[in-house]
Amino acid sequence: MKELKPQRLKLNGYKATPQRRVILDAVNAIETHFTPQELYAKLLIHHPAIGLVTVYRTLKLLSHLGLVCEIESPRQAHRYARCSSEHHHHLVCDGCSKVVNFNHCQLEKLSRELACETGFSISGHHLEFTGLCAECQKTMEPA
Amino acid sequence: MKELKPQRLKLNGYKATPQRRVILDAVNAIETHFTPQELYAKLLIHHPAIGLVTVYRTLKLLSHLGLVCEIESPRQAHRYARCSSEHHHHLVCDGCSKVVNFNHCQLEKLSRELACETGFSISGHHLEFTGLCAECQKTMEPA
DNA sequence: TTGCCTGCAAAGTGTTTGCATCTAG
DNA sequence: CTAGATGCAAACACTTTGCAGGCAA
Repeated sequence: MKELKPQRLKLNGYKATPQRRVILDAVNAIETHFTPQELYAKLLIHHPAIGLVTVYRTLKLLSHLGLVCEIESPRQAHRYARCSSEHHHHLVCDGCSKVVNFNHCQLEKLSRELACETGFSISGHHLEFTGLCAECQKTMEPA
Repeated sequence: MKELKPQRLKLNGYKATPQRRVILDAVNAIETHFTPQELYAKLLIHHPAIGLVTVYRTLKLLSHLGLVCEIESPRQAHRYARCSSEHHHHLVCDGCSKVVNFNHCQLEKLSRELACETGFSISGHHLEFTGLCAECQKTMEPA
């Protein structure tokens, strides 16, 4: 997956502060999705001076720049992940919160039909499947 | 849309208290979707003694009984609505928060494909379109 | 009578904001 | 230098929980 570099910040007129570099590095090192709090916990190990607020603010900034994407889960903390840049959706495990991406969503047609029927001008959609991943299914099996 | 009656509570072993009756009546009277807080505000007008906590608890109960459905919106208060009982999804206006239902979602095929590819046992999905409703589009037009 | 229900207050969770200080450019 | 960034504490929005008293069945 592509690396996020501090230059991307400068290009957009934002300062490349040490905190932001640290956060970018950490995001690059994480292969999975994570919550702001989880990322903060990891950062604390080597950078005890960093603030949770800065993590929130930086993730929001990166999300705004399109460098990370936000996975909005109702009832839970939002999760972030490096952006695969292409349009995609998520499959979330109810057991371990593992997230799998998929990108063949065929909603354009449905979107057009709905716009036509309802008069809405549709700008986006949110699709998420939930269930149990293969490992969690095993765990659930009778012992 | 179908009416919710207090008997449904008794049938399920729950007490039909005055508060629950009041909440059922209010839910019956609302045609749209609402947040717990909005419902609470309406109730206060004629039933100043009712507690917000009871509204939360009762909505959760009704949702558990399948009498109302919960519309989970990330970043906002969850909304509730009388259940149309059939599987459906929502179209939410970014301008006025109006919610429109639609029920022809063709995700079963996609769901099966994903289960096959990923090993997940898929139990549910959440689909929501966002955009601007016809009225809000007018409002946005240059004056 | 009794176990479920209520309402208050308080706690909890996740996130944002005000503000004084600091620092990248 | 100076606008923007940081970190703390406090505020915030929404929801849940502990508990003493209350009421439907």
